[in-house]
Amino acid sequence: MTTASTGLRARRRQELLAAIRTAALKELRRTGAAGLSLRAVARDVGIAVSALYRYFPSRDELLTDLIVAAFDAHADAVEAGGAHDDVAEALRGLWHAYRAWAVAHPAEFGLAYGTPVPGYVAPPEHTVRAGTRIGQCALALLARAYAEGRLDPDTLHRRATRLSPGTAEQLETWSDRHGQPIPTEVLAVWLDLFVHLHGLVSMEVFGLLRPITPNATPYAAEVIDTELAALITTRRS
Amino acid sequence: MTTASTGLRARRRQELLAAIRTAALKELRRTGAAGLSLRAVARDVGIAVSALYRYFPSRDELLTDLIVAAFDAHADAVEAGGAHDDVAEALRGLWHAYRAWAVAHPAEFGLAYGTPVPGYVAPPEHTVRAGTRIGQCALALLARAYAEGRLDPDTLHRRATRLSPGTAEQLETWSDRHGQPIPTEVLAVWLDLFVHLHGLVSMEVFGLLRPITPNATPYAAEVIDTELAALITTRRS
DNA sequence: GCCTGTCAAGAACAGTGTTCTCGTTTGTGG
DNA sequence: CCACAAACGAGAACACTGTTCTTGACAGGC
Repeated sequence: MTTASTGLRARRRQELLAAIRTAALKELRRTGAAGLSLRAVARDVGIAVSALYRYFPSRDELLTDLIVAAFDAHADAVEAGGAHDDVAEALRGLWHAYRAWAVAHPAEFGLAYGTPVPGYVAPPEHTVRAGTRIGQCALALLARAYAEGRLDPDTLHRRATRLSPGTAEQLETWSDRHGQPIPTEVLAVWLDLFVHLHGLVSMEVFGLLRPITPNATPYAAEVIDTELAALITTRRS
Repeated sequence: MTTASTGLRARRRQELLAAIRTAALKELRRTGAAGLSLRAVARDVGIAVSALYRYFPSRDELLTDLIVAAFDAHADAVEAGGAHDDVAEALRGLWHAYRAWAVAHPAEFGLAYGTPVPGYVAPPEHTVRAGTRIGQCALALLARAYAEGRLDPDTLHRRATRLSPGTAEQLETWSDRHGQPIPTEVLAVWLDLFVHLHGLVSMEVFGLLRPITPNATPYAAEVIDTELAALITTRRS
């Protein structure tokens, strides 16, 4: 027998699956998640609607597939942007890549990070793995910066002062499950940074900044750099 | 003649319009914006689908109406929360009210601030007016705090240092159109605060914090208070 | 070689937004 | 007071959607 992965049947299947995914992505960009039509996807691929059901059991599963792909593409871009020897530069690159990918792929970003659908929560098997990649990458860099003694002690101390026991406990249980042991105030600072910068990016991509800042590029760059400059000493003493 | 606003016809119209709005809101909470069905709304109200079109020219216009209502309800709650003699307390109340309303009305919050629909942008006539109410309210409080000399000078100075000309220009044109004249660094600090806290709230409501912080309440309160404490002196000298 | 399981296509069903037409009801001017 | 006109709600119809079922055709293992 020809192996299952190289048989004529298997190859055609892979090709069609890829064609469906790209067509679905094109439709997503055009009409948004709510307007994504299986029939339009089938038309674009050149097959019947019912044939789609040999590849995805339902429209929701197709959307889940697109969500996972979006998370992974975003994480790939962010990890690539965070590849730098100097920790400060790595964090700068990471967050600029975070924003750049979101601005370049607004539909995918909105699908992954936007308004949740009441009835449907994407099954966590793949989504949380892909969704936490970015957080873990950023946390690893912050841990490295801490190990190198480059996190501003004042900021850490101020944050530790304001840390509530409820938050500390939840941060630690998450850290125990996903990462190396780190002082809780570093975790808190990490989450603060994440929330601020994700808020920045999502407001820009969702158009909430447009009435105030029609061109948000300089403001976004400024916020990222300011936030990191306040947290990390730019060169080691 | 009976006046147009008190006639039997006009009164019935107002009643039915209100019934439609509440039914649409109920449906929105149940199925989300994407799944909002005119037929379900009509069934709930007890009229035929086609009768809906005497009140809203299309489904999109109904959604726009809900968006405007959401913005206004949110702004009402926020303004009520920001009513306090002491500026620091007023800002605390404002932002806690901002979050509390969002957590209590996730569907409306998601509709107003969530993923935009590619094809459709809500017509700005009513939406921007309602959407900017909160920003103006927060800015007015910050201006008052500045006038009372209660904004931390170090924070302002640090922010002024990092202010890019592009951002400064856009902030000033917005300020010229919508508010009283204010130093640009105060505007920048205002926007920073807005972005950070809106990011916090939207991440919580959209479930993005759930993997890290299953119960985000203590963290959210902590971030709001920390952010404000760093910006405003708690009691006048 | 046949036989089984995989595959694509088409028809069909229930649901959707939207439009049109039809009597009925309400308000108003003569 | 009565007639005319506008507003109104109901129902049928159209094009579209996701999903399921049935019908043939074709690749792959014995």
